[in-house]
Amino acid sequence: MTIELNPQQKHAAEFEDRHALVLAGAGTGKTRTIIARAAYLIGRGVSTHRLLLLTFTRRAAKEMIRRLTQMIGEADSRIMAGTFHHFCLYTMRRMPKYFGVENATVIDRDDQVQLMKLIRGHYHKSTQQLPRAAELVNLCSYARNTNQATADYLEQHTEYDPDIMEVIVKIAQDFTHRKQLNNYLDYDDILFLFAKKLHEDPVLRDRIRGFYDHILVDEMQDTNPLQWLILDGMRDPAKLFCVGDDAQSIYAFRGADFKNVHAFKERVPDSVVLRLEENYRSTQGILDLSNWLLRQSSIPYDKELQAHRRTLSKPKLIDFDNEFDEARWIAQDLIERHETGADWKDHMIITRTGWGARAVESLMVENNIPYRFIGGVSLLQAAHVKDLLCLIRAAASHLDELAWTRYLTMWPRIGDVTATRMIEAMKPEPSIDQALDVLRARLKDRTQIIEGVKGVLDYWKEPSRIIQEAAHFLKPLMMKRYDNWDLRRHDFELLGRLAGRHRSIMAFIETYTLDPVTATVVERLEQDDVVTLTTAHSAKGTESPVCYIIRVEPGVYPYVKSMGIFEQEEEERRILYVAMTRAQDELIMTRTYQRGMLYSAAGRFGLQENNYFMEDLDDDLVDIEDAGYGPDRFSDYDVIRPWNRI
DNA sequence: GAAGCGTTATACTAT
DNA sequence: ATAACGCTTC
Repeated sequence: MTIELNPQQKHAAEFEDRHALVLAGAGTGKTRTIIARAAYLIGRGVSTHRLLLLTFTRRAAKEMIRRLTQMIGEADSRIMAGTFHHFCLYTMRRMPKYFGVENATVIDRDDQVQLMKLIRGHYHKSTQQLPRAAELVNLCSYARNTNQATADYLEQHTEYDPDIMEVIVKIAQDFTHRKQLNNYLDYDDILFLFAKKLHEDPVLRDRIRGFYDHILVDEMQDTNPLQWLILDGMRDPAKLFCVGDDAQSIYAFRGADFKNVHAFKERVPDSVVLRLEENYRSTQGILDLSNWLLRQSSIPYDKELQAHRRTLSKPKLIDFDNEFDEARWIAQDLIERHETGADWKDHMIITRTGWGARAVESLMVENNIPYRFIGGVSLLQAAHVKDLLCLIRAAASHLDELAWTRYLTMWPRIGDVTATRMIEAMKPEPSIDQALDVLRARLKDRTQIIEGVKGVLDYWKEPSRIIQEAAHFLKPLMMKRYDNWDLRRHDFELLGRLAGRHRSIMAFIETYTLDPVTATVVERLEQDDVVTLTTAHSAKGTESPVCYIIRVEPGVYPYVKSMGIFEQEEEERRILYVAMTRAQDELIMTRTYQRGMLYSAAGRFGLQENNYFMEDLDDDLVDIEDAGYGPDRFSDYDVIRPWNRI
């Protein structure tokens, strides 16, 4: 089976002998071209294990591999495809002599924040007005990903008092140190460590450069300086084939730098820039509006998407009195479409923030519309799942202080202080067994606490059994802790099934730490025909025949917090652009004019800027409807909030 | 001194 | 839902 390509796509897919940057606008067949290139190279005799495919999410990697398999058969299973984080960790694990990270535990954002809290508490006594732990993690993470010293970053890009800056720098050092002591790797460490060794050790660099002939990179505009260092260190003789679109860059907040796109030609000698310009996804009406949005920017994107399709289908913008009317209308519209033969799965609802969709979610539940939420709280972040995983992690290593703190403090009469003391006492011990002996001496008659850990270790080789055992063991504690235990316990069945697919329990935990699965009630039932509810960020790279963008209103586009900061406001514009360009046949935007919390938040920030993106709309571009539904009925609905989604 | 309880405030995007 | 905080109990 071959793939049909237009001349530009074909030229890109079959490009030879040089590095290439492919500038591909939304819907121009970016994924198709990458797959076609992989197939072309394989057809030309390049061995599958000499190809490296770097994507933005694992979901995207899986999708590409699936489509490639359709084309060329099973041979592709040996292609290394995944995120930068995945690839780096995989490679480091396979080269223990150079990296020494075999026993490291990968920690997620929650764990980072948890650890940061411990450190912050230490400084908080003497210094007032320190940023909160989550913000401190953001600062450290951003500096790392942009490869700057924390002090430089703070001075150039923030406005903290000099004495606060000094403390933050110290905290950042402590944070790094504390991670090393615990043998933790966070997302940033994975990239940093790999990039560092790659550039420091010429022998290692030569070995890694010898691994691949072609490196294909998706979503180049969202790569950060650290990721650039990795690509730069791995090229030659390997050829880079990077695909991206500066108009879709929406991850500057975590260090993405579109210099990686703009400066490609200067940075990579003997490279060419190719373009894909014809849009196959959307109707011209949808593209006219998207083009208009970009033209309002003072940044020259130099981009006018042209539809290959003939139909116009003008986008709609519908006004409501409040978010419940908005949600009720969407639910009703979905039901009508479904009744007249449309599939649920052909509908996507795009939200700027996870909790901006709360009313929509309530109405979906109320109307029994099957849906899945992408981009929210993941299964592994739910409190009860964390409890269980921490018991398992505690059994895996007596040095994992976050896991031990959580496990120990679940028990009555053990709080932070007691737990910390016990953990300190275990630290010098060489093995988990000896550490447990130390613990036993301190716990005296409360041997149950140790039995739990032993119980897990007894079944160490059977991932799904461990989950069962741990869940059974923790049941009495959790029943006391959570009043909705009956709802929560079902997650452990799912968890057990997922774990059963992995070689080892720790491999399972690691996989889902790097690639969080969001699971809503429906997804757990593993249905296929469901409406997708997603954040604009998670929608990148996907498409849907019918797209609803909700809360397209002042304070959301641009988001209040970005107001007054040029680069951030422009990123917000691109977020809306990404959302609009997901639509294939119909684009329906909705907004509410209640002076909701977000809008009034703008006032609280003291910002009165008139910078709403959908102001001054041309009648030719959008049909605006007023669907005022009368008095609000807020109290009629149970509001689903982001945190009780699970 | 530490644990535990009730009260209050809280909010973006994510590998 | 959960963190932070102050207050009471062990």
